[in-house]
Amino acid sequence: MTDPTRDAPAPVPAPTLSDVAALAGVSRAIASRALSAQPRPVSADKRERVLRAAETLGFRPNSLARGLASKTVNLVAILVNHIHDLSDLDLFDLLLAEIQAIGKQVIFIRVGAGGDAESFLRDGVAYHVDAALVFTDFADAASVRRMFRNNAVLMLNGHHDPGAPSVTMDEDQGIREAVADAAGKGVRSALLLTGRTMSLVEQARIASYRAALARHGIDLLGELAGDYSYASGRALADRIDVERTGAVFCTSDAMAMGVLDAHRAHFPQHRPARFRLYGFDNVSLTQFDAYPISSIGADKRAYVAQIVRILNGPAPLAQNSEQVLVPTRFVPRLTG
Amino acid sequence: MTDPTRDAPAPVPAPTLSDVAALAGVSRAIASRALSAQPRPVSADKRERVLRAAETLGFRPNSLARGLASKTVNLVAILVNHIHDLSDLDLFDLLLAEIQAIGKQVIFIRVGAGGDAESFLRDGVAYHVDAALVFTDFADAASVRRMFRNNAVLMLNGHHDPGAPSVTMDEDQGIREAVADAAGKGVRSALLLTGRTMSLVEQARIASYRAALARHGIDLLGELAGDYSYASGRALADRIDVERTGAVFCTSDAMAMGVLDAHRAHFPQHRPARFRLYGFDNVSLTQFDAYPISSIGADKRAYVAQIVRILNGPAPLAQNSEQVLVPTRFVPRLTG
DNA sequence: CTGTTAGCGCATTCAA
DNA sequence: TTGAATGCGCTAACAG
Repeated sequence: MTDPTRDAPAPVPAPTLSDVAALAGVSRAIASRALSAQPRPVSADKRERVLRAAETLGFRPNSLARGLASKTVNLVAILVNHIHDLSDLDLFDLLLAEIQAIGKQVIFIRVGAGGDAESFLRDGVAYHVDAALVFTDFADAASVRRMFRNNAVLMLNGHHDPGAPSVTMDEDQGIREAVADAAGKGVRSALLLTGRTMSLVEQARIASYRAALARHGIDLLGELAGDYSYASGRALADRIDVERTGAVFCTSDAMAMGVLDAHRAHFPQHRPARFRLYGFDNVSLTQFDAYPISSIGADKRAYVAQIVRILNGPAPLAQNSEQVLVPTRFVPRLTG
Repeated sequence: MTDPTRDAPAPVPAPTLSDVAALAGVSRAIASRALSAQPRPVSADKRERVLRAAETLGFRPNSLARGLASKTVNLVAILVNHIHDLSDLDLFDLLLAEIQAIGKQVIFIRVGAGGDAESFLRDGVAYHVDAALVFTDFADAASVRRMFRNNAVLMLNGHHDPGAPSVTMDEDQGIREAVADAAGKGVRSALLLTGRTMSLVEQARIASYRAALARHGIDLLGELAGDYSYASGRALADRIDVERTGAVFCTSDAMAMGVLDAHRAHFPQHRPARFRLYGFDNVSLTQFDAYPISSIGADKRAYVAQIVRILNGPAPLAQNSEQVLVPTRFVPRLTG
């Protein structure tokens, strides 16, 4: 009746390092060293006792306390604009799995377009992460570095900053292959559907397309600005002059899907009747029968492997500044 | 030349609460209270001085230290099996945005099928989160509670545990509507394509379909077990007896897309020629022209709003045990 | 309302 | 190698 613990399920305090040390009959310092990941001077005898004590007590180090003392928390931040593009599904699940596989946990930060991201970020645990993976392009490297305690930033948004390492998809390569494919099939004129043209990555893509088209003597009829979405592709498709256009290149698969649907309506086929169509990103949805869109993309596993390698490397991320390029390639399907 | 700081960019230590207190001419306790989110007794005068001092120093509280002392870190964990279903895109972007909007950061945990999740979890910062949102069904409520320091678990995986609050989609409602729709259109026989049948949620769905079909006198020709994926729907579609089957109900939109593609091949239309087709989840992709699949789903905003309301509520999650039901409804499109 | 004191749990000096 | 002592930065309890 007057049981002070009421019906609460026995809030037994978790064992701390002191408990382990006491049970093992050593000082806390010894216990700390014995349980450290790095090699620390401890006699084999005592190390053994400590480990056994920790085991029997079910001891778990408090990662907050460890972080406070050692400035490392086995935590990684992933900064994104948002996660609602089709290509995100293919990437983040894999990335998450691989990062966890090296023993780190992931804190996801959605920067969004508006964003007083910096203030939000610095007030939270995310400020103390061991590394930040930057996919968003809403901030330059310098300000991103400012958002984290230790400058350990990995740029994955296409920005090459001398102060930070990066892994970038070599999109130019895939674009050249795709345009060469079109040229080989007799295409003489083309239209380009783009995404957010303020993005540096997008600007680089556009430049690659222009150069490749020019090289093959393909006439660039125009550039229409969309926003990567299916809806924008669907809408812009009205402005395609099917009489004159040999190929439509889109900087996202979703836009290409919109274009396909707009022009398939008149011809019940799985590709546009009058022009060739190329997407971008090689999302897994292009494996669905209804959208057999020729695309451009990198091997996601290779891309993620590079990221994890750098994360897990011996060199502190903050001192590292290697610029890795992952190749992309053209992936032919029915529409190309 | 012998500058001890070398060329390092001036590693000025971040100002701490002590610095702020000193500059403001008050004790650290006062500074702490003045900067606290909760109302704490401080004279207006000193509060003002503290805030000004913090401002001029550019002070940011160290969330690790705060967490260590106060046992609360403004951090939420999201536990998922994985994030590669189409329906995930619609949900997690919104959820992430809304959780950040209430000032909390999100740590994503991918449990996966294998999973010594518990050990991984407890060794990281995630163990100390204020709340865990559980989407995975690879663990029951009791063991999930054990995975977090404070028992603050919100079940979102369809499991109703008396010890934890939950937000669940009332799938039965939408299923009844969908089946009624079919019955109204003269359907007399149906086939059910299911996902992972070990899942409790899936079992409940199947039961709902059986009951609804029986109620309308629709003959259930069989149940085929898939895995929610497009590929499984595509494969199982071969086993549909188009002569006898009035409708095919799938427990995911992706499977329905596979079925549609398998049977559209023979009839160049945007729906199967011989039977009606119903999906599940109402993913945004069903708004693409090629997959106008009638579906069942909840209002994502309402669903997320309930989650955030509970997270942000005054009642400690660990003491809360409300069971919220969010309605689903039938969403008619071309195939239904 | 205020300041002092004592932790939170761990890692790391330093002297032995 | 060891252990005592100190500090990471902050919040909470206490006495005033």
